[in-house]
Amino acid sequence: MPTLEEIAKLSNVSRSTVSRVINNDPHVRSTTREKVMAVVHQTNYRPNLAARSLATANTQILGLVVPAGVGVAFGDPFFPLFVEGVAAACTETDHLVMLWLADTDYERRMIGQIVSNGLLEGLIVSSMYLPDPMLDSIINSALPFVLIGQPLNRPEMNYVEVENRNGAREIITYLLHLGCRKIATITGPLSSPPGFYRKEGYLDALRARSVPVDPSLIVEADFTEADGYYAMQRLIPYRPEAVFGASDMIAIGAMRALREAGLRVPEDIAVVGFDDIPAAAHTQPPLTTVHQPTRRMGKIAVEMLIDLIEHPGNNQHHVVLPTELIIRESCGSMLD
Amino acid sequence: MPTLEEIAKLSNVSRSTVSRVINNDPHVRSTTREKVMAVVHQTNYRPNLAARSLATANTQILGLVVPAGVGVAFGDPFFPLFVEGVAAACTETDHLVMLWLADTDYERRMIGQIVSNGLLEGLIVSSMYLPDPMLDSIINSALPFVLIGQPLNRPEMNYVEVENRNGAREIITYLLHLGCRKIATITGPLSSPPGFYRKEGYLDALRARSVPVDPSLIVEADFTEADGYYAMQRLIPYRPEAVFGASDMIAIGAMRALREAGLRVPEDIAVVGFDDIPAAAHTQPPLTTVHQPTRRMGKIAVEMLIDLIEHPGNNQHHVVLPTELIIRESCGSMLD
DNA sequence: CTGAAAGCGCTTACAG
DNA sequence: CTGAAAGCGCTTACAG
Repeated sequence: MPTLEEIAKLSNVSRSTVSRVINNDPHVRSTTREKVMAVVHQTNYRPNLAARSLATANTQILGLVVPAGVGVAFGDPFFPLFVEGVAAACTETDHLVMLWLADTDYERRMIGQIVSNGLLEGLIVSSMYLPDPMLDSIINSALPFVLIGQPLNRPEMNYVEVENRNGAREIITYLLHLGCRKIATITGPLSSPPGFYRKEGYLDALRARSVPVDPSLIVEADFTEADGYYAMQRLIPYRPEAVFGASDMIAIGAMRALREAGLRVPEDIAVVGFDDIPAAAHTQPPLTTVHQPTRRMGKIAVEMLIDLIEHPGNNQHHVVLPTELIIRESCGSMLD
Repeated sequence: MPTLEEIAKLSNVSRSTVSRVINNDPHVRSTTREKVMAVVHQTNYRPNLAARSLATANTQILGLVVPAGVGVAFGDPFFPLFVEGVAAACTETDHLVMLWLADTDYERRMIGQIVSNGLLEGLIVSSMYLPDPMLDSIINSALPFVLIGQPLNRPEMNYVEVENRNGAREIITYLLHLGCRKIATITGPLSSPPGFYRKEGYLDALRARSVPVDPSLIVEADFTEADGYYAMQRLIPYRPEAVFGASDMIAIGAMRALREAGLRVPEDIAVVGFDDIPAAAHTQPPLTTVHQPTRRMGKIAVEMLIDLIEHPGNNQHHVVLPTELIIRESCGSMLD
């Protein structure tokens, strides 16, 4: 690998001039620039990032911290889609991304790697299942960072989120519009932001139409197929006309319980979900759900972080991305 | 952020000594070591990685290049599992990982970022769908690298792979053992290593038992649900007793085609897959398949790469990981 | 066991 | 428009 010094020698100019050419400094005579660039190309010269970082205190490296196990969940492509968004935005903006999958086994060591890592200019952190000590270390590190998912008890952070509440409200309103009244919901963990806010959206919709809220139609679960299955079994005796799973995986589990109980979807009961994972289009019948722009969240997170790095004053960025109601066959249409 | 210099001043020793303490050089008096460590802890000192890299030409940073879209496929968790393996192994060995999702939109820019990135000590590259020019650039970069998936026409590379051929042979042998004779297969793309070798394993098993190979029972497809579906429709008229989908997604598509045709699995026809994605356990009936240790591939790739970096001579590493036959209900049991 | 000094490859005022 | 020089924060022979 040639160095600046060598390029300088080969092109009969100083290191300073080569540096200016490399960095597109306008104060270089164009003939000089061409002469240098010729050598640069011919030698396939690439500046050494470590040296540049040291000199400028500017690395263009962003860290990405995601809990391990996320997206490994059956059928849930959150992780790959989100990472795709982040990676594409970084490539586009000439940033580099360094990745950690937060794993409790390695928590301490990882925190050290992240926080002590002099190379990072900022951090994108998935807030779900993020251990609190880890978040605290990150806050203490004084690195700019943005959270994915609104943290429930720390409103002062910068985050990008999806319209959980509003998306849920919309899909329930749609069910009401179809004529359903007795609408059950299998919520996610109410300690998690999506669990909490999707339930709030459900309540919002019922209240807006003055439909009484029946606590026996609300059961809390994990965002898994298995939990959806068991929760639905508990719900069946109450004979709901429709059930809203707070995630597609929950809804898929619910459908399995209904199938086993001999109930038909959507004839006997409507089922809807949230997330719009690819599997949702392939259930029997295909699942009506709420689409969330996962890849876009990654892109926005990068943009927000870069802004934060470049303008350290601008805190409290909150971007909440809209969802989209995806109507398929699992909710039937009681209108016709 | 304090620097070495400051720690030296605060502990009344030279920079050299602080550096030795930080790097666990044994030639330091223990009282000196303790004195310095006290200051290090108290100031929360972290060495600047860029400076260290520049001085040592050693960064402990590994690059990971995966095609975009991989693992975003419905239900296929290859990407998250594999990345988990890589990330965990890196945290464990105190390496850092820099990620790129190869995307043809950004190919040129990305190659530059990767190859010119003076920080990287080596590269893990998923060979599937990797554009050839990208691979060539990587080879030219002279960076040590390991491929995930055996490249079809470049046997001289270092790679970690799964026993595609043997896994396929085993599952077909099992079907033969159950009494099936007329076994069809929906292969993956034969230009891809898994497509090619899984078909070879199918042929191996038939030949080993002297079962004639019937070309009309072999159809090529993409590794997708949709392709499995259409391929199965073409196969149905030949009335196979069993069908081997070269991926679980293919098998799932095949099952859908059979269901629509009114054929029962496994009573009328056995169906088996390959990969053991989480969805395979949830199909109706659950799918017999071949498990591949995806997470472990990530771990092994890291170990191989580190070895390559530390011992530049050792080339032509080939690790082929064993698969495991997972017997579920989709192949029935014609023995009882 | 410890320190002074050179060096890693870049950038950037400062002069001219 | 260009160059000489200092400096970024570390490591590592070389002396002692």
